[in-house]
Amino acid sequence: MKNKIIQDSEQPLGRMFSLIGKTYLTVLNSRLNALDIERNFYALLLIDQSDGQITQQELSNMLEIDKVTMLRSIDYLATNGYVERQTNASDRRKYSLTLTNKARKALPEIKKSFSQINDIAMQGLSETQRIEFYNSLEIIKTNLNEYNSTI
Amino acid sequence: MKNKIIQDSEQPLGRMFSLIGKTYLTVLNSRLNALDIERNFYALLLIDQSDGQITQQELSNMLEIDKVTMLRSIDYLATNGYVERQTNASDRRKYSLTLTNKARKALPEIKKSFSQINDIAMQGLSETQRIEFYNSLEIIKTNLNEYNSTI
DNA sequence: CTATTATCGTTTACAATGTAAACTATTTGC
DNA sequence: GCAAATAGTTTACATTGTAAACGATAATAG
Repeated sequence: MKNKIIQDSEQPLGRMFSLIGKTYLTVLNSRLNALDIERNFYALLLIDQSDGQITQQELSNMLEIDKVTMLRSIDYLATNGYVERQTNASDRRKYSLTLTNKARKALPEIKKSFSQINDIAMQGLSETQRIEFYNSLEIIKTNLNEYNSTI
Repeated sequence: MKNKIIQDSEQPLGRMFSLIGKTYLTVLNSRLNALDIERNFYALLLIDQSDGQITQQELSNMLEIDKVTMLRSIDYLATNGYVERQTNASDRRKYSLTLTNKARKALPEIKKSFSQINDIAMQGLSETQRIEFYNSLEIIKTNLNEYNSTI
């Protein structure tokens, strides 16, 4: 049904990447629709993996999103009871972000979903092909970021 | 400077794809900043490659975007003098989209930019690796689309 | 120690994009 | 001829990105 225009290697990669990313997030959200949040799942994982002292600024660096968007994400997660802002005693400009019990209970399912969707996406690719793909993707990301920082 | 978190294959692909897609479009736009438009370049190519009878609906199918967004894109291109809507004699609900001379003059540079940015992105990958990457990307896209249509 | 500068988080404002619903004008199918 | 479908439009609302400015606090220079 969908027109298969984007097969020639001269077609824009940018559109391809954006479309796949969007579909991935749609699938993830529907896979996790038992939860009462529908985005910012990965931020929860990063907060969990942190030492319990992670700040909004650090998180936005890791996720490569700006601090206003990060603020809105944390607001969203806090409003829905997944994250709490703890004032940082040593630097009162910062918050330390921590997960609530509700979030910790949801984590295993979130991790499983990431893993499963990665698996679904990679169906039909051998282990070697998957590794090659990740490597190439990383190279492409670095190439574009480097070129972008020169202009 | 940027934290390199997304290297483990269990990290979400979705975020990776979206970020790369965004950077690609930023680079493309800055590469083409001599033009007085800053988006919808690929739509121009598709209109050019069409038989001169392509409609907004067909274009939105090809680009996999909804018709409201397509409408806004064509408005943008028309306002800036790149595209004209010709009423279709055989079906007066439709428009046939055609390029203006201004757009035709800009096309070579646009095509060259796509090609060059693809090349920049793929730097360091062999021809075989590039082909493999495109193949894998196509498979991943299909996998996610198929799974998405079942849910 | 004090004055300047930088940082964290916030607010406000604006633009681009996605989605949904309803609408007009047509065309198609029965 | 009439009901249903289609192309394009309008309106409305939510998300996301960006930029600028601000308050509170911390770091640095002198």
